[in-house]
Amino acid sequence: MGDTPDGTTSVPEPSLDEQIAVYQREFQDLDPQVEKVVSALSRLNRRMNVAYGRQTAALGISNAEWEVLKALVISGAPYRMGPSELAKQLGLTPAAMTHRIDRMTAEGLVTRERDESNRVRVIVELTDEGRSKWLDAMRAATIFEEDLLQDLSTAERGVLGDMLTRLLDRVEDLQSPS
Amino acid sequence: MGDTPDGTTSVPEPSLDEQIAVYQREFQDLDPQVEKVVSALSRLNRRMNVAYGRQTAALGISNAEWEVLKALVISGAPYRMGPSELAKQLGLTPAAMTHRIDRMTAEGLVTRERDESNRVRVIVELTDEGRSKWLDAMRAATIFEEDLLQDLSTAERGVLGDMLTRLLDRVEDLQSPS
DNA sequence: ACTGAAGACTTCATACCTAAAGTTCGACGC
DNA sequence: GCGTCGAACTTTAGGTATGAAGTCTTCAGT
Repeated sequence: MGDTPDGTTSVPEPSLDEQIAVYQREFQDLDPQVEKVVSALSRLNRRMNVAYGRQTAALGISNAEWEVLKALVISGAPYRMGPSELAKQLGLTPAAMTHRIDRMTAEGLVTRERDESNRVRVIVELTDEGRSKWLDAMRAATIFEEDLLQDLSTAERGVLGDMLTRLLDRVEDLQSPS
Repeated sequence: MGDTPDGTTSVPEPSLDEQIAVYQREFQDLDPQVEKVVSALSRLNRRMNVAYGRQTAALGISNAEWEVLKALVISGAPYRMGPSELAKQLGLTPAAMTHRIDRMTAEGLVTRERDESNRVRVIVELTDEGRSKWLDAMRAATIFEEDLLQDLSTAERGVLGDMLTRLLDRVEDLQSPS
């Protein structure tokens, strides 16, 4: 029907609703309402990560490095954490954390030193430059985020935040059924 | 104060609200409502990917392979696509797509052949085994997804889907300002 | 037809992640 | 005190991604 002359069909990318319609044909038991929520979540996150990646690249750091800066700032002054603590929060293996800290130390974003009171431990600390990069990235991010939510009223933002928080609580229950 | 005896402080992971409270101290211009939405989105997606990863691993495929199967099924019968088309939808480089198709071909999930009508093109086609794996993964995924949304009423699910779709439209506008 | 430009995929070099083994230090029992 | 266990981090090996260069096919101009 609406195909292009050659075989490519040019597929710019199927819209969410088109995608769900096909899924329903292929898989009868599908709840389209549920599928819409999870597919939108997944797509949205991919796009947002692309956007963040562009912003951090413009500042000369990677998205991965920004995650580390964020975790350190969130820990509060004096902005110090151990590698394994960082790894846990970022969902990385300790090995990956070691390498990432290597790179960030070389770039002057953090320092690494042994804890003198317990020499098994290592302390990663944010440098002034690291804090400054975090601030720059944060400024860019908040502009983007405000722009992203522009079409939602204050009330809607509140409702959305609540619902997402509830989903988050739920998924944490499912994963650690204490 | 509330610290554990040793130095670890055990940081199970800061709650969303704790995290935002620190952010506000460190960065005055932050809108906590906006931050709550984007942080919840990000965390939620990470958890969901972990859950999907467990399920697909149990079926003997990776999350990455499942993404390819999904794209092929969504394209509709006869479940054929070109590598670059797939790469675009999955957000990969063509090179990564080549390797992924290599692996999946070796595992019997898809076949790869040259398009005889245009010998520059390659056609990736879902095998019966690939379709069967997709179905298995889909069954597991829908159970998880239904479980995840369990606490939301039908009306809430609809509202959530609408809001996420609007955000998705917005982010697509921001990225391709046609 | 022949040549050059553009497109589709692959290959190569490099980067970063995971899993598992290795190293070093601190804690506990004898 | 001394030896063993366990914890925290690092190192190594292997897999999968990216970016750039290479190969092959098609299309358009002459």
